[in-house]
Amino acid sequence: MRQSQLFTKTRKEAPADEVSKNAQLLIKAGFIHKEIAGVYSLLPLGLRVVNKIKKIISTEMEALGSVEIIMSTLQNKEIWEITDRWSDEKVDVWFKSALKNGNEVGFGWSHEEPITNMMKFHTGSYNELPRYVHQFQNKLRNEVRAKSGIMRCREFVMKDMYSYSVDEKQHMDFYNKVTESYMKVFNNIGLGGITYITSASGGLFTEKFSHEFQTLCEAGEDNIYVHKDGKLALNEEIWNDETLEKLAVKKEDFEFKKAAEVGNIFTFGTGKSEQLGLFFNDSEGKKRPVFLGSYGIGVTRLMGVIAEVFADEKGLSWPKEVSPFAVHLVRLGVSNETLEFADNMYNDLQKKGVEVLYDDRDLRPGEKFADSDLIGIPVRMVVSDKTLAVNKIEVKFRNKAEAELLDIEEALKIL
RNA sequence: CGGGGUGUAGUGUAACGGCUAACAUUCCUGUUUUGGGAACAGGCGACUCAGGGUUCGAAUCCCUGCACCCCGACCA
Repeated sequence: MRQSQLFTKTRKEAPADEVSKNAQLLIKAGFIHKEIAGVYSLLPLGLRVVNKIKKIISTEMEALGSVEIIMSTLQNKEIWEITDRWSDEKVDVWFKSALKNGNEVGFGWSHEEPITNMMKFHTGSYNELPRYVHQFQNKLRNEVRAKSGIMRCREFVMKDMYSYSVDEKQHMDFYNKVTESYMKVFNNIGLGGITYITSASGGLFTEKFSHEFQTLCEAGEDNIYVHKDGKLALNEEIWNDETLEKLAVKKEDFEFKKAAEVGNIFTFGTGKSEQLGLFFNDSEGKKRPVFLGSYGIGVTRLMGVIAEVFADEKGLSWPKEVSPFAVHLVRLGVSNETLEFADNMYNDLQKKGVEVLYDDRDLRPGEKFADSDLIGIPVRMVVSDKTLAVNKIEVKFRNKAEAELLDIEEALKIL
């Protein structure tokens, strides 16, 4: 993409009404636009990051045998009444509205009920199980207080997957596989090493237990205790002697950390199936309830966490896996030769399928460098009268201080 | 939902109850510039969140509402 076509503008100053680092930077760099408190639009750069994250997640979900769908945002009240989760006393994040005829509808804050209800029409036999489905959806939650920029929003993108198994054993096999897949996802997203699988208490309606995936992050809302072996972490909410005893671990081997919950997985059991009537016939023709699991990843929250974790005083710094572009091609100087060279390079890169943001704007170098640092694409390549004179390209990595002059061939090899 | 704070050009800030609401930046014009947010000159852009009140006079004081931020509670 030519930067001259990018309608978003970078700002020198952070908006006064944002305190969180992630929102300040993402707004300054033109990745998101705030609509109302806790509601942000995704601008071209932000959308590209979100799409990168989605792609990485999709790949792993598909490897698990899950298929993608999109459930509706407007939801049927009756389904939620069956499981007693329609009332505002039971679920306090509902956005609700009404049809012209007066019938109430809900805006999806979760899709557990509708998707499980939908599965009734497609599941009848043990031969048809297990089934795994996932979606990327805008979830709407009427949070009493949105906070921390895009970390705690009223509207946000979430990947949610649901598993439908014949029994607990089949479920647990999958649950464990998801755990591995999730770790792979966070590794592939660039958050490996600082993301822990964390034991936490089940939610109000879970029969069994849950695991959270927590990324160390000062802006996070969760407090966790990380074991020194790095493999075990406990959420503060279950941090007590009983838990430690059960796990046979010592208190002093843990370290307290602030973290952001980027994913969670739940074992639901058969309760919801029984309520909603999701049954199957087993090999003996007996009717049995389907065993459920639910698996979420906060997609837009991940963007916020990544922004927070890797940013420096100059701006954002994306891991290459989720960067909006692979390379930022910056043209300096005004000579026709340089212009032609940069244009050609841009076209070549595009032809090769390299995702390139081409700063073809006629601005002074300082401004271009500042923008480049702020946007945070991991590789910057500068083409100027100076580099052209020695037939080289200047390459600078966003997370390194020094730039280097490389032959054109060498530079292209990096990509 | 309890508590606190803030609302002034697109953005960031200023202005004692008193002149045409100022400065910087963005944006537009021109000239000169071109390796770390350039210089000069000129210009556009604000009924000071909304409504009411006090006052000779309100961005400024008071009331109500709304919006936004923060702390707490909540958080599948």
